[in-house]
Amino acid sequence: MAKEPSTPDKQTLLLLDGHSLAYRAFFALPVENFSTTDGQPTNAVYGFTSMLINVLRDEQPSHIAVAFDRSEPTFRHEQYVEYKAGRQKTPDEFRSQISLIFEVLDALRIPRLSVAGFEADDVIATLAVQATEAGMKTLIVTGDRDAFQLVNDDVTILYPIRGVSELGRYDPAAVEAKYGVPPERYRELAALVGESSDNLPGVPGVGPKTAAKWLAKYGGLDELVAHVDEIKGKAGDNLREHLGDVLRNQQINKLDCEVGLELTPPQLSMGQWEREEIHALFDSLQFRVLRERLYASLSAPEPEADEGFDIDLEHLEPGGLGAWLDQNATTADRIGIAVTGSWGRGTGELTAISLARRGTDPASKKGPAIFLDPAELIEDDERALAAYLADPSRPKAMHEAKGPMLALYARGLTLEGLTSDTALAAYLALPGQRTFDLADLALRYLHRELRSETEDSGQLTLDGSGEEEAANDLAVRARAVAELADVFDKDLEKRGATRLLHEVELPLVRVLADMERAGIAVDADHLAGLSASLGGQVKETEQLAHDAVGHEFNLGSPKQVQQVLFEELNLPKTKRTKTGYTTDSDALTGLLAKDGHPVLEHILRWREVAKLKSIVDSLIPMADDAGRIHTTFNQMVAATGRLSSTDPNLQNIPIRTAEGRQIREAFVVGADHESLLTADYSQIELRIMAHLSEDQALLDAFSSGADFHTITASRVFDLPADQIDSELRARIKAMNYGLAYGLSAFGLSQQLRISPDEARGLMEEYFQQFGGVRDYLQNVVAKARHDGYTETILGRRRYLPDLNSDNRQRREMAERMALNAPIQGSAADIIKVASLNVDRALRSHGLRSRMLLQVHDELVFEVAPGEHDDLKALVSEQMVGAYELKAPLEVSMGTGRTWQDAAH
DNA sequence: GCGACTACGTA
DNA sequence: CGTACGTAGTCGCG
Repeated sequence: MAKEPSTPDKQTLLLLDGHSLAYRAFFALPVENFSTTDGQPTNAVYGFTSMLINVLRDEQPSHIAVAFDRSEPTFRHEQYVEYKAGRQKTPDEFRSQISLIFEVLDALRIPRLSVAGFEADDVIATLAVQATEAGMKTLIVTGDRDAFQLVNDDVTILYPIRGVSELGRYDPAAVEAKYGVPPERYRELAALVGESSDNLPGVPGVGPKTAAKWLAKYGGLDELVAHVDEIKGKAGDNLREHLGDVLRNQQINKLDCEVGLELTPPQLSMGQWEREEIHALFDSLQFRVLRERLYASLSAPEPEADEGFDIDLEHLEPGGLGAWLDQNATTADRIGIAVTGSWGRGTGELTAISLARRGTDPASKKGPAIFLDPAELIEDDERALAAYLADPSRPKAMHEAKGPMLALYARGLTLEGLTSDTALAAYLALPGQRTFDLADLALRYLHRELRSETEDSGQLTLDGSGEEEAANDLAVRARAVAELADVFDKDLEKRGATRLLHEVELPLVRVLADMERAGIAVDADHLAGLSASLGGQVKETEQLAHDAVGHEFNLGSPKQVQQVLFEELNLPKTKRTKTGYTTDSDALTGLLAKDGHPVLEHILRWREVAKLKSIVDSLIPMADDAGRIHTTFNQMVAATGRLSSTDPNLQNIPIRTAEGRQIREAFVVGADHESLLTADYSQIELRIMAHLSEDQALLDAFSSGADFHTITASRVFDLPADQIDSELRARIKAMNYGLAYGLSAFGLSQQLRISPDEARGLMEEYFQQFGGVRDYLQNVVAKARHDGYTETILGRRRYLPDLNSDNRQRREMAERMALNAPIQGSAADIIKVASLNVDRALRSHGLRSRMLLQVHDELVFEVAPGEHDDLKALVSEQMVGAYELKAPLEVSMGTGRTWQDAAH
């Protein structure tokens, strides 16, 4: 049993559960995107192969096997006839792919195993035990949680977290962290909780939390059973009642480690595969990207040695920070800063900070770096750090700086001199992406892994504490940020986005942080009152709806509503959705006009009050001790350049209905201030459309000063303005706005409930008057198709490759995005500039009023005592002057105690 | 516990 | 078959 002397590391056996992984892949990947041209579905085989390639690349196993279930009944069925009963038959599209997976494995010379009467899990369990005995490490990749019972110091599970790309690593500590029990007790926990997919019911109402609590308290299932009479409450009753099920589950979910196998772990070595064979197979499966990945990961397995970051992580003596900063963080050297900690809701906490940069010696890639624990700084160092961070003349780069900025504020530190935020830079380069992971960007733009060069050179880092490693990791991130910032400076220069980054997005970070930090005050009593009254109405309306149909049903379930309306009451069918017929308010309102069944009114009413109540109830626990709610503004999610607001979203607080506006009354002026002030742009998007299209008639309509929609309507209908009734005005208003969204005649007809022909006529009339608009809209799409992107007034791009798609639906979608992006995006540019200018003016005038919210075309302020008139003038001036449009910007403002009172 | 789906709030 | 978001609830999941 001697180990190979030449390999210091233990050999690793990789075991995969073929069926469970293939099944995962089958449901994770849409089959319509993964089929060969002759109709053979390949989503399962693709996903499985993709996972296999990834894990081969990442784990470099010495031995490997894939286990499969068999169709014959297993010993578990003998113990429990209902085992896995009630399962849906596996879809044909899935079964046809299993043999393809066999082909892939055979071509890769990977052994596959299955044994009649046993599940893949049992085969894996047996091999894992044998591998341990043979002195090997085992890695199990499976989507079946039963395998967690096998985890120990030598056996690790890789469990798909989501989709087919991410695997979670479960060693004993990870299992315990996730489930609250050590792996050897996992079976007991699973027995209590049950497994519905195996038709093994557990104790009703008992989830992993409760089960783990019990097991911890009594030390195991046997002891729990012995003390079963002591468990109180409903859960205890349920446990006693279902004890039999639990004990049966525990029997069934035990994996058999003594399955008779023809091969032993040492015989499962990886064979040499033939390129030609793989080519032929992948040709037939029509895999392209996967083939490249396979060759990339398996032909050149070891990453090149110079692919990390070469950092010189200096250990500073107390009091040494000032000197290090003077030497390394000069006005000429941009430093990358990375921090750890937590942040959100307008505040945060800092646990570590690292500074790093490139070295000055051009011959060496090594660069200086330091790691600081802010809690352990002596006063001198703290002062040196504060002075450095607050110094605008010493350039800095961070990745997603806003959160850390809040955490720094919380320690009394201010951050100035940020000349790059690499996440923001990436957002401007790739605005369609939703996340900007530093490791991904390092790989993509620097072609390097987020790790240090020196890390694996010695045993130094393996001292167990992990501190050294954490310091190193953070320093690597800081260094990567510094280098990425340089790369993005050049990249954005090429894209014409340099000024957008440096003059808009970057300075906006601090402004947003200040708004988040300030928060907005709410009237808790008012919210509580609303919740109560809405709650009463929800109940009443629910009762009315139930009475109207003669039985109870869940109004919150579209499925049950469909059942009631279309099957029981036989109301006319509405527009189809993926899963049935829509019950949205448009459709129900239409039905109400046709049929008038009373339940329709109750459903609509219930939806309305239930929605409002859920908004109110979500706000109540958001208030901090000072009674203020702090949202988080996201600067990098909206593809058009808008901000978004989360946790809570304060950009979608109701306003349309009177009841909705009551919620706005809950947002109030806070202590030490005299009122709220709101300022919003009038028709900013239409003004931008007029500006960009240079349509003289549209520009004239704005400069006339009269009501814009009435004026345009009077032109379209060739009537004097005083003969434009609300109906005509509404039609043109819908058109005015719809155009900026890529509205079609059909869509317009739907919205106005007129015939498509009428709608087409209306559009014709409109373009007769405003031909410049049509020319502009056509031109925007044509240019975007040619360039590959659209652009806003400040040069913010949106890339739209689908404009050249063969798929009509995708192409037309991209066309509408192309129409809208310059308009919505330019409006976003303008209010960002306005926010910055207002902020700057507030500071330079020494006002204590502050900006609290941005809602796309509106800014909300809290007015400090005595500053109302000054503030109003200042805000108006800065907002109107933010950008010079050919249809000049107009702003309307209002003041009041509440957000609602400040409406105008 | 999580993702898909539906519905709905805002600009 | 009108853009951009975020949230909440239900349902089904091997």
